[in-house]
Amino acid sequence: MNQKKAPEGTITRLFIYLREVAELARINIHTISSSELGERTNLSDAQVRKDLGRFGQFGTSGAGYKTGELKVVLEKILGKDKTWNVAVVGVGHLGSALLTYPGFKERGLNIVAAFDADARKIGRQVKDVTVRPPEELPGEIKEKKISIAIIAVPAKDAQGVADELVKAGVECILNFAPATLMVSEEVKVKDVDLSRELETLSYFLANKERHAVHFSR
Amino acid sequence: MNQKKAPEGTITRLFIYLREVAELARINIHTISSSELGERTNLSDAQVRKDLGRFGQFGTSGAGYKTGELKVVLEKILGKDKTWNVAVVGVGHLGSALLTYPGFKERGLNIVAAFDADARKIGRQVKDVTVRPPEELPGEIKEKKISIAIIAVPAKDAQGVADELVKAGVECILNFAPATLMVSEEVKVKDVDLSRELETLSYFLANKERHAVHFSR
DNA sequence: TATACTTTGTGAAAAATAGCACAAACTCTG
DNA sequence: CAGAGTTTGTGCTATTTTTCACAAAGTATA
Repeated sequence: MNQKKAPEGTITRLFIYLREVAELARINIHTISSSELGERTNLSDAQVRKDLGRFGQFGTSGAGYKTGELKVVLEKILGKDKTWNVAVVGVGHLGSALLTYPGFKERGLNIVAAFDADARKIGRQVKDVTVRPPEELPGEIKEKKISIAIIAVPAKDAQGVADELVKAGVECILNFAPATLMVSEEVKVKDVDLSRELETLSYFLANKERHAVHFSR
Repeated sequence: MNQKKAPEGTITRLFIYLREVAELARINIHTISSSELGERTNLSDAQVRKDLGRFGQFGTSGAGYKTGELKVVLEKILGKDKTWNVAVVGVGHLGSALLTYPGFKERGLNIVAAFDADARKIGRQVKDVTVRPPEELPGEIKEKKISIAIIAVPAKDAQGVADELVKAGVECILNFAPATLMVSEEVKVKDVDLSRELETLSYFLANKERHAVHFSR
């Protein structure tokens, strides 16, 4: 499974291909061409082949890819044989939703701890984790070997939480707080700003004419 | 405010700059240089200047940008003077979290309708909207002039919901379902797959050695 | 007001990403 | 099993995005 630093875009698309071939395999479609896979994922056939080509040769000329095989290969490439322990910090509406999100566990992502500073929430049971106070964060992270954390606290608290998490040994952070986190280089941060996603759409709306009338200066 | 089709990356970063200068203005820091702004947002100074330069000349050589001014300019560029009506389809844990998300309203995004197919949820009041059955979707979309919809239903139902939404006149969709939506070209779809975000991080973890030892083969 | 320093705005270079296009490999049909 | 038709894998080209780097424009100080 050799490769050298695939771009993040490729990785994202591999997950999309995997989703698709898994479904195809499930409904007993045994083979698919790059162009069909591209159609189903709104990507070009060349893109599909380039992305896959980066990791090896999995297809058959004149026939395409075997869905079952490709599924296995993609799972291997994407490290889906492994599982990871995840912590959620901040058990508000969003944090709770994440704790109960069904998609995680079935993909090898086990949420095994939850923290909140609000005394009223501590001790509360959500799914199969108990909400714990911030003081217990370092211990829990180490003890439960948690390498990924989700930050779902207000923006003003996000940097402090991030510092705590990094100090405790977390290696990746999925950050839902609308704030830029400053962390050491080795720690990978991924931002998801729900407001911004919507705002970007609203920008598109506000400028729709411009796109349509494409001679606007 | 002239421009020609700014790349989505630029728009995303403009929102980040706006967040930062708004905060700076609030705490009475009146001026900031591109390099400082870059540091605070983990971007390069050149990037900051290029992004802004696309829309005009807002800075002063030797001094930088006035936070107050830049805030106003960015708000104008990003269309934050306008407001939009939004619908949420699917009132599960995630949908509920979105309905109660505080960030939207203050950014001109008003959630004015919610739909769910589950009879037990219909009529339920969340924040200031009432959950309605799917049959009422087309009417509500038109009546309330809803141009943005959020899909937060299971993957298998997403395409059907998208079809309904588009037929009813929605122009943008924020899709939380792990499915590729096929919609007409004029409709803008943005995907947010929470599992995939986490999975991407897990990929990074699984391949960390490779990154570190950067002569892998 | 002159001099030393900063910082912008932007062409031009570099890097990253995507798309083209076609030989080679394989399938399928009669 | 030959010939027609598909589809892959990939070098090459095009495009997009980022970074460099520097003249021009401003600030600050004495």
